[in-house]
Amino acid sequence: MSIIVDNNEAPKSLAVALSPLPPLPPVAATGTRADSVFDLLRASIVQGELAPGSKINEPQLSKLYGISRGPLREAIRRLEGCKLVEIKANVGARVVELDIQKAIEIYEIREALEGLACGLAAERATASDCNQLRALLARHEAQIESEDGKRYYQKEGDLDFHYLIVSLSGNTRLFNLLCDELYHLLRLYRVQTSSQPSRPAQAFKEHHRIVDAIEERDSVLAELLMRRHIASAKATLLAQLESDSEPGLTAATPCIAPR
Amino acid sequence: MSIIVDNNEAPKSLAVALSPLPPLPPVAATGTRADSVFDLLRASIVQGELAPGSKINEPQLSKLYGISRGPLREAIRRLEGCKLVEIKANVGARVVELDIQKAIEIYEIREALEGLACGLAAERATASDCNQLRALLARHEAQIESEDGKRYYQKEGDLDFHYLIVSLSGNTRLFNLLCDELYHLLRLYRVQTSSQPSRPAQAFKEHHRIVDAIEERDSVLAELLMRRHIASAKATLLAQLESDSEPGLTAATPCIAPR
DNA sequence: TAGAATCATATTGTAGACAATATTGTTGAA
DNA sequence: TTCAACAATATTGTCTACAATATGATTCTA
Repeated sequence: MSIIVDNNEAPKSLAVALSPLPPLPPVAATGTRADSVFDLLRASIVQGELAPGSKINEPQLSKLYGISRGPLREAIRRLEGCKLVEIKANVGARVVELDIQKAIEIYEIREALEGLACGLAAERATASDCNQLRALLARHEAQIESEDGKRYYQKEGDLDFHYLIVSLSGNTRLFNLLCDELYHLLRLYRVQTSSQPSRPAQAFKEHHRIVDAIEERDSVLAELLMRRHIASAKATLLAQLESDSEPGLTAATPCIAPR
Repeated sequence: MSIIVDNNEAPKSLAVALSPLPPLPPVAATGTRADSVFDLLRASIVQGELAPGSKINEPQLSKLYGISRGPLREAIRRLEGCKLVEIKANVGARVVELDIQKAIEIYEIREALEGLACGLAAERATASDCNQLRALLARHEAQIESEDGKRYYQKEGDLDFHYLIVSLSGNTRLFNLLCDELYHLLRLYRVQTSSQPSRPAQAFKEHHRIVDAIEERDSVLAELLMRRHIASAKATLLAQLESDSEPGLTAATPCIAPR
């Protein structure tokens, strides 16, 4: 009841969801060159190798990857669909620029969609699914205690948790929307605001309460808790973005609020 | 506060939102051939000229549109991003097949996202925005009374109403997600279940209550009412799909309920 | 006759070359 | 010195041709 696969992308995303360590999948050895280059380019963007705002130079990249511009352009079109690049006619593609406004929009959407996913998961999760959730949380707890400084993995673990919940929703389209599009954008924000605090202890408590609600089949509560959880994450990210984006203004600076 | 434009697609979508009559936009005379053919292909699919499940034959279409396969393939990649076609490597693209399961998934997502949009609209809509909403409803009422049989336009009008609400949310990404992707898929369902009843009177009442909530800045109520409104539409569509998909079973047939 | 293997055909995937547009640098005049 | 017009360059958009794969028909064998 938990895992549904209907298109050729879902399997690799699901693999990511369940294996915590590799941050990005090596993925399909099969498939077309356009598909492979899409994966490589997406990884480059999400990991920050291709900086936000930087130009996508077709001749340069086609040489780098050893393919012609045809399949490369198809890959770029797919990236456009994921909102990772923006294409202007006769000018070309650029890696998407992240700003606070976009972060707000993304998190508003994420809150609604993951709230939905969590509510559905509460309606549909089996006992075995719940055990899987608990096991995942236990692994994270062990990780947090052992390597306290390594927040990065904890954060990847956090995404694992969300992957699993979304897959338990049973809604394949929702899974694809979140895991194939939105989460990659979130990774991009994480790279930009390097090594954020990520409030692991608080998040961990929230995760457990969410699983409680799912176990109790309380879909309304599960949705509510997940929405709050995302809202907290949003607040954390926004605080970080605002402090980063105004490096000249210290906290003591008396300034008129923007807008 | 209501209308935000940041990419090159938003303007035409917004134009559709505000001018009720043309069902699909003629769109960009400018732009690349790939963009133009994307619009044409999407229109063909959404209007049912390219039947669900039918094959996308590249040589054939490139002749039809008078372009080479390069830009055509880019257009097909964009359609894949909109979930209007499904591509298999070395096999090609097919127009997406609609079924009840997919309808359920889409409407679950739509309910969450339009609920979000409506709540945000309630927080952000100005008095002038509300007047616009009332004016739109008045036009629809006139249409319903004058040409009672022409449900099709009423239904397009219904989409107009939703377009406007979503644009009032102020969330550009949400607007694009709904108007550039989900609504086109909904049109496809409408074509499949030809001339559905569409309960215009009931929907009209619900629209007015939604606007009431927005005017009163009651975002919680606005979200709730919109979610219910979508849920009703979902139920109507599902009933239709189920009766269509089981032509051998009449209403009198005693059958075990699905699932 | 049924099934499997093989071959012919069609379609997709890719590469390379050319045309159209934008960008950059330079020159000239105010 | 600054701005505008122009030319040179680079990049994008497009087309044609070819290679690789899948599809379908045909033939051969049991």
